[in-house]
This record gives sequence, C-alpha cells and structure tokens, in this order.
Amino acid sequence: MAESIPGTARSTRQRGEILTILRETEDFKTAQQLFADLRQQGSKIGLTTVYRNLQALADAGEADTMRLPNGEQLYRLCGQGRHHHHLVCRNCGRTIDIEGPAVEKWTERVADEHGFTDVSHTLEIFGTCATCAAESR
Amino acid sequence: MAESIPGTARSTRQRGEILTILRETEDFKTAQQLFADLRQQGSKIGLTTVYRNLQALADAGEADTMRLPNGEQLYRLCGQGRHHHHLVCRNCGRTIDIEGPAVEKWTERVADEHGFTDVSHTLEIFGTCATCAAESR
DNA sequence: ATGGGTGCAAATAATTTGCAGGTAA
DNA sequence: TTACCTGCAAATTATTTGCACCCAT
Repeated sequence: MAESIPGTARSTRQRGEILTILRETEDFKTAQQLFADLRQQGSKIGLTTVYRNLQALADAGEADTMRLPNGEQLYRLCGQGRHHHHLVCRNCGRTIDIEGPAVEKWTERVADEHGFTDVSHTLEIFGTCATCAAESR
Repeated sequence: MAESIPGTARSTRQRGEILTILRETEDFKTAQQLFADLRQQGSKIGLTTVYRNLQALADAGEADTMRLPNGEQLYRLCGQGRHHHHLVCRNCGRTIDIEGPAVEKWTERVADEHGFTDVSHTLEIFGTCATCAAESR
C-alpha cells in the first residue's frame, strides 16, 4: 500500500513514514534527525530501518546525499533532476539547489588535463541564510 | 628542538615525527594511516597524539583537510598558498592541487544571489589517475 | 507459505576525553 | 619546577551487522 523504493520488493508502514517525512521538506536531514522526527510524532520505527531505507533510497538514486563538514551524512529526496549542487544554511539547514554547467565542464577539463579518468566531484556551498542572519541580530 | 606548531608551546619528538612524515608526501593521509606509518618505522607514538597534533595543525592553518566520500578525514601540510581545491586519485590517493578563480567567484555570486552570507565551500574532484588506470589494465 | 523487512542488541570504526605520569623549557 | 604533552584506556558518535521474528504479497 505504501509506496516503494526501486530495488526493494515490498511497501511497508515504516517505509511510508520515512517517505512522508522526507517529502515534507526540501532540506537535508541526517538519519538521526529523521529518526528523532519519526519517534517524536509517535512512530515506533527503529533506527536501523531508517538507515537501511535511506541507504536504499540513495542506492536507487531517489535520494541525494552529502556530508556536513563534520562528517555526518545528509539525505534528501531528490527532484530526479540532473546533477546539481547545494547551497546549505549552516545554521538552519535550509537547502537550495544550484546548477553550474560551467563548473561541471571545468572539473571535467581539469581532471582530463591531468590524465584522470572516471571522474566525479563534490561541491557544496555553505553560508548563513538571510533569515538566520536576521535572527542572530 | 623539533619544530613547533603555531598555537602550541613545545616541540616534542612525536610532533617532529609527525611533521617529518607529512613532509615526505604531497598527498593526503588519514590520522590512522599516519599512525600506521609511524609505528611501522618504529615510532612509539600514540594514536591520540596523532589526532591531537593533526587537529592542532589544522587549527593553525598549517594543514589542509578534506573528507573522503566515505567520511574519513584527510590531512596534509598545506603549501601555505591561497585557497585551492584537489584532484584526488580514488585509488592511490595521489593529490593534485587545483585552483579555479572562476569557481570561487561563482560560488560567491550564487550564495549572494540567494541572500547567504558568511560563505564557504568545498569542492573536490575524484578520479582514477593515469598510473592506476594503466595498472588495472 | 515465505522471503523480504524490521528491530533489538551487539559489533565496528573513527575520533575524543579523562587522567596519571613524562618532559621541554 | 611547572604546566604542556603524551599515551593508555575508556567513552562517544555515527553507522553497520547478526539474528530471530513478523508481515506484505
């Protein structure tokens, strides 16, 4: 009944709960955060399940992931769009998708110039969003 | 006698050993790797000390740090140059410094357009270097 | 019925911290 | 001498895995 994740066979209550929460926001969340949110709203889901489903979503390409400077991993349903990067508020976590065709080409070219193949890259921009900046004043 | 790290008061044997190893390569190393290298060459240094000194180096701006896609933190003495990024071989860890003034400006502009302040960013390019590509053939 | 899913508890792994003893200055 | 440093052991934190049980199909 609940929706499914490509690569998985069944639809379960917990899977639905996870997807529901993820759809409620545009922003990234850590597995721990998501777990806390679910518990708070009364779900009896297990942390393990959260991790496993988030991993499944990422593997299926349904979720976007990135890492905080401190190393924690963040997940977010992705707009199934093309490759893009993020502008993340260091304070509230608000996330804005960014596209930079020029940067993509640049990384390709640079890697190529040095004889590197099978290239990929990570690019994230961190800052304080206008709202948070106003609050801290 | 051994050299010092800004922000610290003394020069110790272990500190010198760490700096020596770090100077032997252009590439990034994890704390664990560095620790293993030191032990292998007979040093009796403690893992804790390695972590503490690497952190001190990073705090002092003497070391550059970045994270592997898997989350492990890497350290390397930095050429005290200006801000730059890295092209890292996914296989052997060889690292090449990259500079991209255009990208720097682009991130600034993008963040600014969205009202973000206090901006910083991370950008790393991963790939397989020519040597490793040849070996795996 | 049955194999994919789940959850608890235990296992990993990287990194940090408490604390007693060592040592550079 | 003195307090900065070190190292061991224990504690933390994020995440993964073993395994018995459960439920969507």
